[in-house]
Amino acid sequence: MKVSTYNVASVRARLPLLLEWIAENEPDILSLQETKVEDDKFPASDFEDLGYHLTLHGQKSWNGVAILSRGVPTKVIRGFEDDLWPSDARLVAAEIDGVQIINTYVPNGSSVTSDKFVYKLRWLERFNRFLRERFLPDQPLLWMGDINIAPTPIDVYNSPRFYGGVGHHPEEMLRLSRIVEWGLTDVFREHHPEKGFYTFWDFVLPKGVERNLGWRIDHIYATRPLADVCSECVIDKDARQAEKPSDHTIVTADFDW
DNA sequence: ATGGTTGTATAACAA
Repeated sequence: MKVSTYNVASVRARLPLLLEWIAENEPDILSLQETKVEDDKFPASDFEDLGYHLTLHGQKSWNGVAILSRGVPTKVIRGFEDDLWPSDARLVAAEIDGVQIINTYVPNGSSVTSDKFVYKLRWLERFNRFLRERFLPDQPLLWMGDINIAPTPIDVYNSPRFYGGVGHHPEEMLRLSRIVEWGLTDVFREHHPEKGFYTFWDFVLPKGVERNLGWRIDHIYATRPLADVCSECVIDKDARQAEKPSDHTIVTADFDW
C-alpha cells in the first residue's frame, strides 16, 4: 500500500500538477491539505476518472482536507465532531483497506504572541484526546498531513534561528511528543535519520529550494503494526520544483499491506 | 537589511 500526503495550497490551483503526479505515481491513498474549497466545488470528477474515491471535508477559501483512495472509505469522521470546537476543516478520517487513515491540517499558529498560537496548542491537545478516545495503538493506523511543526533541530534549515518561533517552539514540540508517545512512529525519520530533508520551502526566499532552506513539517506517523511493515518513505522534491508548485511537497510511504 | 510569493473573501489577509 502506497500512501502519500500533500499540502496543495488550493486543490484547484494545483490540479494540473496533481493529475500528472497521480498518473505517474499511482498512490493507493493521497491525503490533501489546504484544499481551500467547499465540497460541492471540489474538482471531484477529475480524480474519480482516475479511479479514486473521495472523502471531503472542505470550507470556503481556507483550510480544507481530503482523502483520495483506491479502496472504499468507511467510518468517515469530519472534524472533532464536538460542538464546543470550531468547525474549521482541518481533520478528516476514514477506514480504508483495514487501516485507520487520519489526515490533518494542524493550525499554522501565525506568531507565538497571537491568539492563533494558543489555538494551535489547544488544537494539538484536542487531537491527542481524539486519538486516545477513538483508537488503540495496536491497531493499524496512519496519521499524516501538514503538522506545521519541525520537531527536532534537523527538521529545519537553521534551528537556532527559528527555535522558539512558530513551527519550532518547545510548547508545540511538547504537545506533539505527547501525541506520538501514544504509540506512533515518524516513518520518514525512522528510514532517514540524517539531516537535510524537508517538505516545505517558503515561496518568498530567493532560490530557497535550490539552497534547501526548508522545513520538514509534513509527516506520516504509523502505529507499530504498520511501522513494522513500512519498506520506504520518500520526499518528492521534484514536485516542489515543477511548474506552478505548492510551497510544500509530497511525502510517500510504502507499506507491505 | 526584516526584503521576497501565492491564493484567495482582492485585505486593516493567511500562509
